[in-house]
Parts: sequence; C-alpha cells; structure tokens
Amino acid sequence: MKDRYHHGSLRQTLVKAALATIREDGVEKLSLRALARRAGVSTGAPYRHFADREALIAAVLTEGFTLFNTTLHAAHQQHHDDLAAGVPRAAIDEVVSLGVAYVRFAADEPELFRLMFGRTQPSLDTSPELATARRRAASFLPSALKRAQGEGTGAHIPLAELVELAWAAVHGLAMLQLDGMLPTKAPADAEARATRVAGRLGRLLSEAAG
Amino acid sequence: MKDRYHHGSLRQTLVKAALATIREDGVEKLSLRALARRAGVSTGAPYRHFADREALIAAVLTEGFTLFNTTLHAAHQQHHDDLAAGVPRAAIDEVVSLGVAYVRFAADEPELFRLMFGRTQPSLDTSPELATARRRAASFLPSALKRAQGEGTGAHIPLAELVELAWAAVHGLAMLQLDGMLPTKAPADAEARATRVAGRLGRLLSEAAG
DNA sequence: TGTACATCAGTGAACGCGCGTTCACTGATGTAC
DNA sequence: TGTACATCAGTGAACGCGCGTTCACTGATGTAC
Repeated sequence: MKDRYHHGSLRQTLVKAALATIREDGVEKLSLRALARRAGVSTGAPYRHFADREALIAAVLTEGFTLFNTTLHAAHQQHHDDLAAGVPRAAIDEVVSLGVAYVRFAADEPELFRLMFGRTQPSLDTSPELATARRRAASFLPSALKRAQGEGTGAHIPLAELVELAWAAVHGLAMLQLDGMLPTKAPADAEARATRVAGRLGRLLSEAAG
Repeated sequence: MKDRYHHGSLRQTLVKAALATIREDGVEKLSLRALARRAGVSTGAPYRHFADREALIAAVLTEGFTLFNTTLHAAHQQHHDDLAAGVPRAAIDEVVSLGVAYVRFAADEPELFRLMFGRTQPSLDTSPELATARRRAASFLPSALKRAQGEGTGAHIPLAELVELAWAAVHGLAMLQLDGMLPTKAPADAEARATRVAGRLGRLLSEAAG
C-alpha cells in the first residue's frame, strides 16, 4: 500500500489524517503539506482530491458532524422503547440524555467540536452534505423537546424558546468545560456535571409545568 | 508623533493596534510584523516591549477582560440602588441584566470574546493581571446569584449548581449566536433573545422556589 | 547652565522556516479493438 | 488473449509569500557632574 504509485484511497486517507492532526493540534495547525507527509505522499497529491485547504476542512467537518449525529442518535435510541411504550417522563429523560451526550462529545473531541462550532468560513457551507449533517445535528434537541412538551414538560413555553434555553445551557456547559473555565479534575467530573445541569434544567421545566 | 525616533507610547499603541486587528480579523491573523507596520514602526521595535507574540496576546487578553468587567460592572451598578433599598426581586433582575450584558458583549466583540474564552495557551496565564481580571469576570454571576438566593430564588439549589446552570446558559447563548447557529437577522434579535432566555431562566428559578 | 556619557528605544537587514499552490512530468490502470 | 492508447493519480521541483525572531547599529533622552 505504501509502495504503490497509485495510493488507491488517498482521499479517505487524507481525511483520516486530517482528523488525527486536528485532534492533536487543532485546525490552525492543519497544513496540506504536513498532511501529505503524514499520508506518505508527495506535496501535490492532495490537490488531486481537494481543490484547496478549505475543501479538505469541509470534508473533515462533514465527518465531524456525522460522528456527532451518531452519538446523538445513540442517545435518542436509548429511549426508543420507553417512548414507544409511553413511559411517563420518557421524553424529558431523553432530553437529558441528549444533553449529556452533547457535552460528552465535546469533551471527547475538543478540537473537532471547536472546529464544528467555531467561526465558520462562508466558503465551507457550499457542501450540501455538510449542510445536511449540520441540520440533522440541530434537529435532535428540538424534536425531543417537542415530545417532552407532549408529556406536559414546559408545555406553556413556546417550543422555540425551550430549544434556545436548553441548547444554550448544554452548549455553554460544553464550551466552558473545554475552555477550562469550570474546575474539572477528572473526565468523570465533566460527565457528572453534565448530568447534574441537564437534570436540573429538566426538573425546573417539569416543575414549572405542574 | 509619527516622525519622532522615540515613539513615546509604543507599547500602548501596539496593544491598541492589536485589539483593532483582532476585531477585524481574529487572533490567528495577528502578526507582530503587520502590527509594527500598522503602528508605523520597524519590524524589531515591538520586541522592545513584548518578549514575543504570546506576550502581546496576553496583554490584549488583559485589556479584553478589563473591558468585559467594565460592562458587567455597569450592569451590576444599574441595580445598586434597588438592591440597597431591598426592592423585591432586585437580585434576580440583576442576574438577568448580567446575562444580557454578557451576551451583548459577545455580540459586540465577537473576536475578542472568542479569544478570551477560546483555547488557552498555558503560557498566557503567567500574567498576574490577567489572572486577576479573569477571576473578577468570573465573580459577577456567583455573587449576584447568591443575592438572589437571599431573596428566595433558587434557594433550594446549591449555589455552585446555580452558577453552572446560569453561566452555561448565558455563555452558550453568546457562543451559539456568534457562530450563527441561531437565526439572527438584526443585532437587536440577539439582545431580545438574551433578554428572553435570561428572563425565562430567572422565572423558572423563582417559580421553583415558591 | 553646559557637557560627557550611559542608557535605552527604535532601525532595518538578515536568517531560517513552513506554508499554499502550480506545473511539466512519470508511471499505473483500464478500455477498445 | 494481446496490444495501443487514453486517462488519470501521484511526483517533486519551483514560485512567492509572510512570518517570528535576532542583531549590530543609530539616534534620542536624561542624568551626573
């Protein structure tokens, strides 16, 4: 594989290598030359597969949102049976799970998360796959919250407002932890805090409804 | 001033120019060479005042937190009289004002805010002024929330938990708006949303207390 | 008040670096006959 | 099945860039006498 003139799957290899580099050093450090080196390929090779650096980043971003969506979807699935069975408070529990999964993803993938939710070059949003993945990521919380309203939780608050509040809380927690603004000794602390905050918010919303 | 061999206040000029550059293009684009050019001074001159690029950034960061603290302090002051007079709900109103001021600052100073709350080089935290300014910034919300608890709002929730929740919500809102994740047509939208979310959170906490 | 001198701020050329991107090329692959 | 040829992936040298940082220097400033 290393010796062949034609690599065979360079595009994929480059995206993987880019992901690894970003995980290690962040996007700023990502360079096509270093990437080519890492992939064992010449300087010009990446340009066969990506128009420029931005295009490569867009591909990584898409990959990132796909991973994120997988995580959130797993959190959703966890509650699938309870939801189907109409177990009381199943939906608000789902919201909490989504929140915890969100924060956990940020903690597990700090650089990727920062890239995904950082300053967005407008040029990056030309890719339709990326737009789709982005939209899907933004859909989990609203639909779970809508279900929660069906259970009566926060039913008196407009859905859009509920989404703003919950998303902000979860996103802020993720960010503050990434930035070390909250005292976090162990990774377990992050998880515990996410559970605590999401749970608290869920309870506040439930109480207010009753 | 431009013609003199000795600039006279180059250090200050450089920090100002750095702030301006960051506002325009973000930290990544900040280069000492460009800065020297902007200040009308030779390439080597900045090194009279800053050991390296990092040191300059630390100075800008300190400036940034000072501005931030001024904003938050103003929001606090606005409620000073009501607090002193023991007006009911004065403290929770103060919390809401702080939240709105926080989000407004982020909207007004997107790049600076990103820098302040972004990935922190450990090397940046050697400056004691910066550490002080950081600590002060982190103190407004906790002390206002403590006063709110005195009024009964969220009194049954541990203060630390209250701080986590409120800070996360406010910080997340600021970040999501910066990143364009929330539909924001006008700057006024940002302000309105901040008021809405902070107000909602305040009400949830008050209701839960009653 | 005037002079010598130390101090220190700013100069500008230079070093070395890694980058993004291009381009004429080479070598492998697959397809038409 | 074998051959000619088009296609396309990867090569590696080259261009031009801006950067951080250093250093021997020059010119201004202030201080001691």
